[in-house]
Amino acid sequence: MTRGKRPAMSPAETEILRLVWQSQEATVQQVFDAMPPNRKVTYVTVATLLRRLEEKGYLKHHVRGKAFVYTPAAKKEDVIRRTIGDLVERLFGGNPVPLMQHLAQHSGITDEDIERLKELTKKK
Amino acid sequence: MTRGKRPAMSPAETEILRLVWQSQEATVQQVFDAMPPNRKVTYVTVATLLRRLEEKGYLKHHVRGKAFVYTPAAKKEDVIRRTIGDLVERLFGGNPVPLMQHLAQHSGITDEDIERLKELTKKK
DNA sequence: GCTAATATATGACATCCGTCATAGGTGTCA
DNA sequence: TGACACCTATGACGGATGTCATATATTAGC
Repeated sequence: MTRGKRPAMSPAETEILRLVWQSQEATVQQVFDAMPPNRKVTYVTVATLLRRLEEKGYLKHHVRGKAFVYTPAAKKEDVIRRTIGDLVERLFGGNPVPLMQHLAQHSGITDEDIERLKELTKKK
Repeated sequence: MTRGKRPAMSPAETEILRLVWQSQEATVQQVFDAMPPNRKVTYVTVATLLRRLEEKGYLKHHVRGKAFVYTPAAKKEDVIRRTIGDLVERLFGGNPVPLMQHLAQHSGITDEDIERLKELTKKK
């Protein structure tokens, strides 16, 4: 299942895909409405991005009423793993530790967050 | 100093920039030699990427002998922050915690790594 | 059945990306 | 000083990206 070789998604596409994930499913209109207000794109642009995401295998759609309803066609987990893996590869040569360090220092990550993280690695 | 508005770097450029960072400074030849063996690009392609990185403000160069020596023109720290910030924005809507979780579960992050991370946030 | 409203499809366009062949400059050394 | 080896510059090319105007289809009421 869930294809192994999907063309990489572009930054703009990534943003759109996230919004679909967020709602489990969404029409063009819903994604358009969910866009951050500072992000100025037209309805048509959103529709194009959704269509391209479907062409690339990240989404599928069915028709409801007169609208397309888009739903994920790939495991979110897999897509995220690939995306982050690519970044770590290019930016840190494959070593994830510097990324962790960066997050620990520059993001609003709290001590409790990290404590919880420790649980996660334990479970693994 | 260190410009605030640099055009985003592409994936291929990111990879090259990392190699320059790694050596503090590097000629085209050195970067070319440092490329992973599985990555098949020509010397000329590497040169083009370095030139574009300079045009975008990430690198500068001076001449030594008959070769260009490229050095960073922007703070690595800033570039990394921006790159990761962009990714977190697009993929997680700005919340870094899911990224941490992902790393904790799917990368070779060890318990000790996380312990060390805790020190870091403390220091902060 | 028409029409207004609402959707998607088409396709266009300027840029950017990844990649390289080839032209042109320059230092080296016999 | 001339030929060679080694560099960078130029520019080209197909394909991806971001963005949208406009054309076309469908639906819901009147």
